[in-house]
Amino acid sequence: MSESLTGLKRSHYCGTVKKDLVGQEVTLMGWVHRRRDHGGVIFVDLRDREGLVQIVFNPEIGEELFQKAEAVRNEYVLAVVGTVGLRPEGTINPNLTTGEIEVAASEVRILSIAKTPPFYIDDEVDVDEMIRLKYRYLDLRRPIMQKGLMLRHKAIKVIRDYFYDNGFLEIETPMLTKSTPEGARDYLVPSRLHEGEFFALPQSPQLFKQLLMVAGMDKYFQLARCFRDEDLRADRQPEFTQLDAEMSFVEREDILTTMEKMIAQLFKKCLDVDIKTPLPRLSYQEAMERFGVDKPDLRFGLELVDVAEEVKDCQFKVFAQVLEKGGRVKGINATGCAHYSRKDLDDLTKLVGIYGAKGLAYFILTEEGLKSPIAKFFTQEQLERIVTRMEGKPGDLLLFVADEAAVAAAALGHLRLELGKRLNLINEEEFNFLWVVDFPLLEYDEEEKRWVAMHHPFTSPVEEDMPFMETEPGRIRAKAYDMILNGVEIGGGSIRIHRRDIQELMFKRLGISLEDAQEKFGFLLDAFEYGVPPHGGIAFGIDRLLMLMAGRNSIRDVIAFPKTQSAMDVLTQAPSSVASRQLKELHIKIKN
RNA sequence: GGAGCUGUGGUGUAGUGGCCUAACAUGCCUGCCUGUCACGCAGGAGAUCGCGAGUUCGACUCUCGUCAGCUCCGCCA
Repeated sequence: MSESLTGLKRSHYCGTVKKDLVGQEVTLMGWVHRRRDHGGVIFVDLRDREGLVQIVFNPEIGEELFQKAEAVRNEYVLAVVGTVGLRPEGTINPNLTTGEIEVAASEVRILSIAKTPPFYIDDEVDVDEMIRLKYRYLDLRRPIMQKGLMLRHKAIKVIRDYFYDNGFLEIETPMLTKSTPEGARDYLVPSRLHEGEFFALPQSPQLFKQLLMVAGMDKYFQLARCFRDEDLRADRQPEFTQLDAEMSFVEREDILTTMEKMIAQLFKKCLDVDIKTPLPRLSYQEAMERFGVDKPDLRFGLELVDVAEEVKDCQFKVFAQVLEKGGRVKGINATGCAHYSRKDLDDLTKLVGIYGAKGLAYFILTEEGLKSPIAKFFTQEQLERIVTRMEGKPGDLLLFVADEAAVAAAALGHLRLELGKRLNLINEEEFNFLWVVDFPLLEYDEEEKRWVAMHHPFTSPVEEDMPFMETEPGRIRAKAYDMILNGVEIGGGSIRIHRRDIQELMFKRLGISLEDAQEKFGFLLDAFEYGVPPHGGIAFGIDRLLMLMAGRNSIRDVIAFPKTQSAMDVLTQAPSSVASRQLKELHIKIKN
């Protein structure tokens, strides 16, 4: 049934056959996108990665060829030889880039027949994602998926070119490496030659790139596959690709400048979008105050407002008690939402509940005045001051959360995002970048009852904050920075500690003894005794960046073969059990 | 570890206790058709309603459990 390719060579991609080829003979290879059989004349849309072109089979071409065209079905793979011709008057298809021409077939070979696909190969089709993943090779035939992977290819090329042009060396680091404490759960690989011992797949090339700086490589970058055995999200896969970079003899601004230029070039060359540099910089503290999150989406307003001053003397116990305990009372003006129903308000209350808020207070502002179940706890003057502070006007809905600072911020921060969506305030075409800087060096882990590094233990503190190391560790700022795009963290990094005394202080503060540090990170500390350049770097999440560039909602749409939310590959059925012989070689026994 | 949403011919959906012998669209098969491009027309095949248990005279429909997918919380230095 299938015919040989022998003697045929593709002359053009289907999608590139244009008017300038009229009169020429072309040889095309591709998949049958659709067949339209008019009895006397048959049209076949032939598809390859560059697009569609219409093939015409006229009866005059001979019985054998015509019968072949009749037998063709969707997704058959064909080789077609034919002559490019202008379409007859009135049959031009403006929806097709190749719509002005068609190819009159003179020879066709059915290179491969195909079963009817489980879903139609088309951008419009909205198919269950598991079916898409099971038949990923069919899903990837859809033009939108092909565009995504082609964009990814181009982006990676532009990134490489940028780093090559700016004196960076591309260096590979090991995939089989040492499990280190702190951070995400490791994927472990058992060692056959060393019974009971394990490699870990890298969570990032962090320590290796610092060693490369000690080695004098000066500037390094790598497109590195990274692995973290944590639960998945729309923007998190257990294996993902980082653009990892590190530079020696630099300060924070050198890195930010180098990286934002790279991003600007990336967007210009891939999307023809101009990104204005330098990007705005926002301190962590200001981001949390104004937006409630450390990765604010600045495409719209609806900023958080602190109303502690206005409510501190009120009779509403919830607010008063929270303030007494050092918590925060903050609000957000849901502009024009005074008409929200009981159900709308319930939904929003449920939303803030996810982030730990115990309730959501509201003031409805109408022409007739202020309506609120808690209005009776405030004097008229207090109410007016709150409304003024919130810039409320008739038609608005004022929403308040009172809680400890972190809860109030998270609840209102996510409420803000929900309102931004509901009120249609987000311009989907916009690419809004910023740097968030001056992250705290440490945060207190309630479970472990100790201070932990917010970024990682090798992040340099801001020198002037060093005196707080013993007294107020939470106040120390780190020389760390994140790049944010449309409310998504696309990259983060820091200036590293390169002084042994500060590194020792850091370990001490984290409750890691020098012996422990030596055992876990000894190779790095040893290296640091042989002359370390001041250095720093950054890593970008390539999948997230591509997701945003392609305008998709999940990184799965820009990864060729992603995992499901339960970290399985439904196409290959991985993970799977292995032969007992394999386990034996690895000295591993399965319980049960 | 937890919460929510979803699961019905190949695909996407409708179906809120008997009207279901399960509907619609599309796809598929057969036939007709010489200018379509989501071609058209006529006919046909195709579903134990995710799985298991329960309630009921009767379950696609209600209850419980379970599995899978998605979204989120925790987690992700």
